[in-house]
Amino acid sequence: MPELPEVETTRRLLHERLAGRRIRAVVVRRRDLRWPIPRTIDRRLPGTRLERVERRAKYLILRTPVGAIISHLGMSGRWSVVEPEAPVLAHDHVDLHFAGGVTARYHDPRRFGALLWGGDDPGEHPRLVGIGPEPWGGPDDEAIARHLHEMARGRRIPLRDFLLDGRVLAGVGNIYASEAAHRAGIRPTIAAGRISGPRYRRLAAALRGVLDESVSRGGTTLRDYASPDGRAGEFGERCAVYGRAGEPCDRCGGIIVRKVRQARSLYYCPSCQRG
DNA sequence: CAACGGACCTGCCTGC
DNA sequence: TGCAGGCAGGTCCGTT
Repeated sequence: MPELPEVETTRRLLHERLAGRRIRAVVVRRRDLRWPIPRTIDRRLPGTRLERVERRAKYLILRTPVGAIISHLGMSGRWSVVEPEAPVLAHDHVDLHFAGGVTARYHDPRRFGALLWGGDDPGEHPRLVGIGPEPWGGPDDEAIARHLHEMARGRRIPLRDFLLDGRVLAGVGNIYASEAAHRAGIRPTIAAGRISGPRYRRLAAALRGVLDESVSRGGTTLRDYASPDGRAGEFGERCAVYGRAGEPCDRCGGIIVRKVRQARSLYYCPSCQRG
């Protein structure tokens, strides 16, 4: 469900609404997410203050003076800002109640998401160590392109799968891997190691471009994404290939195809994405 | 080391 | 209406 733009949209909203507020209480209704929610979170946070909300890849980092929460949304996770008395629905697993009558609520039907304890140096948490550079809001296109070209040397992994590898790039998901490959005119099934430097340059610009447009619109909606203020994202209407199998390509009129690799759909236009 | 398949879990949509 | 099957935006882990 959430890709980098959705996580970034969530980060902004949580930061704007909650940074600087004191945490009154932490309520954990269900602890068994992807990993159990550590009790350190409910033990140590009450009484402290949320300083700021940051993002690394698709992880949200909620910093406080006593340590950070690291949160991942998995496939179906969502943070929303609600009134403390808002009725608790199924899958509302965690509430962070803040002074001033606002509550951050974590909801996650599939429970692939996570709340982890990041301590004083969340960047050193095992889940964050080794993540690649940020394709949006990080190094410039040229540096990303060189990095990709370098990492791809000798590798036969299909481009789509290469882009999804978090050690290669931070936070690129299935939608944007397909979208960026289309924008760059590269077939997502070809071996990463066979793509030239100039084409990686185009790909880096394409990635930044699609992510940038999506972030500026508040994220993608395919089915159920909602940002913390309850608005749906708007990028879904603008996907060029993702979810559009059988439809004509806007750029060349070719018919978009869907393939399945690693049990995950991949979309491209066979006529304008060659090689 | 690289590549791949399976695992985690629930909900929603389609077709019979 | 009910039910089975396929599908979903993400990662991690074990096996070849």
